[in-house]
Amino acid sequence: MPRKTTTRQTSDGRTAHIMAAAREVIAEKGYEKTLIADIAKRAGVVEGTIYRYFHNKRDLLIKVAEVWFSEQLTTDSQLDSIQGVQNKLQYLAWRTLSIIKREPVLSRFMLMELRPDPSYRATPFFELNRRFTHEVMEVCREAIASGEFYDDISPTMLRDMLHGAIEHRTWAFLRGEGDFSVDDVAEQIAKILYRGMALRVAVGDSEAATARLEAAARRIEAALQRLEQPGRAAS
Amino acid sequence: MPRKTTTRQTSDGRTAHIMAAAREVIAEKGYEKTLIADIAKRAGVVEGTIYRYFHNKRDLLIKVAEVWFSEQLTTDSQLDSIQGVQNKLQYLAWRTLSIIKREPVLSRFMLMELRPDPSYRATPFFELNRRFTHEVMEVCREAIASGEFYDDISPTMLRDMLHGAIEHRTWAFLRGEGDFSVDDVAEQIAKILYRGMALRVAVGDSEAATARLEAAARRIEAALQRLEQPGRAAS
DNA sequence: AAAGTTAATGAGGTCAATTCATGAATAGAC
DNA sequence: GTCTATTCATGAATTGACCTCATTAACTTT
Repeated sequence: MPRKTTTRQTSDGRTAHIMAAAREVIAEKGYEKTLIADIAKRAGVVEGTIYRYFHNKRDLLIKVAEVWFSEQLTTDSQLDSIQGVQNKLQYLAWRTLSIIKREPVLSRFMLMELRPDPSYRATPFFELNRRFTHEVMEVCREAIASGEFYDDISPTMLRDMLHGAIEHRTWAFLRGEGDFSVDDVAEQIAKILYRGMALRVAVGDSEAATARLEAAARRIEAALQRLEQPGRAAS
Repeated sequence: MPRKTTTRQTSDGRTAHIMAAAREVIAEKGYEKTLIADIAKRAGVVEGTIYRYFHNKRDLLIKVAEVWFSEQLTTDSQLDSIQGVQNKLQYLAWRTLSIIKREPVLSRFMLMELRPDPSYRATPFFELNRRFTHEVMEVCREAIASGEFYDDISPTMLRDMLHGAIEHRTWAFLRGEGDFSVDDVAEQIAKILYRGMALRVAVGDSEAATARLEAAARRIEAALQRLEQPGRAAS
């Protein structure tokens, strides 16, 4: 029974080769439906070969996702160049939302397979994610220290609100049902968190208040005009 | 080869019997590690019997979880008896947190197995959950209509923030790692959401007048919006 | 070129879900 | 009471996926 002849490769080369094949299959079928048999076929090797390089299926998937995920983090954080606490929060929300929008398959695996796992803290994702969520906490911590924020809510809670809101908001999208606007969601989350945490600007605010009143007046007048002239378009 | 003799049961009786056994096994081992073989042994039937009453393993687990989950919702909502928007939000957060605390195994299955599934919307959970999340939205919608809340954030977003924050906050607990205080988390979430949405009540003399004007403008705009969109029920 | 080393194979093992032909218990008709 | 039809329950067999391992083939070293 003749054996199929193959060219032998170095350990690193074969590893990368298999991971590339795995990534293609995952991107096509999603994590749940990815089979070792499919990956082996795509890589042009036999199933057993994969187990020379990866401890088990889960190990392979995690390693693939790790590379994939860290690619998303290559862009250096522009956080320092952004002025204002609300803008910083908005940027951080925007960045996470962008990744979810760009890589739904990966995000889904991350959120539903990796994070619930009891050994999550041992995966590289825990650390990668920690870097992300820590930035939110840092921004909040500084705002509290400077007196811009109340000090009765912990930065941990604020981190959970920001990222929790993002996840809850994007579940339908990750199931392949709906869509969402990265910009709008980021703006709304940052706005509500900021307003909820910022000490009221007590004095010297009358100019801003006047501006808000004038804007409100224009909106009211516009609305009244629409009411008086039927055949309206929804605003 | 003599067959084991068994007493035959009615369809409903056997169904309930198997589900009770399944629930016991699940409670002991968690969803991931629950085997059909274990359930069959516990129920005193053979594996094949289970497939007479349930289409497949997933179907059985879902049906068990459905009963389990709806038991959590039997207590009538005390929402109407609670005064104040912030207190209402706090109560709704508290109620969800209580369920997670009381039923971590169930919650985990719900959050990590059911919800990510593409067919989630077809499960009874979607509807059950909808009832829950709708209450948050209703509270917010009323607060916006009455002028107590800003109208620049959608009730949908507020719902996502409240429930998203809860989930993010309780992941570690669901993994069996940490713990959390139902009361504290509920209080903090409600506080930040309320402060983030409530129109400011200024304190100074001339500023008090401005604040009242602004609040009045908001109420007018909200009223106009209701006039323009007669589809919504005004309450 | 012989011996040693390690990559790759592919046939099988395992484990859990699922199916199905067969047998047994009950209900209804006479 | 017996006979027959129907439905319930069985457990052996199948499937499908992950994973193991003895064997073979390709390189490397001496």
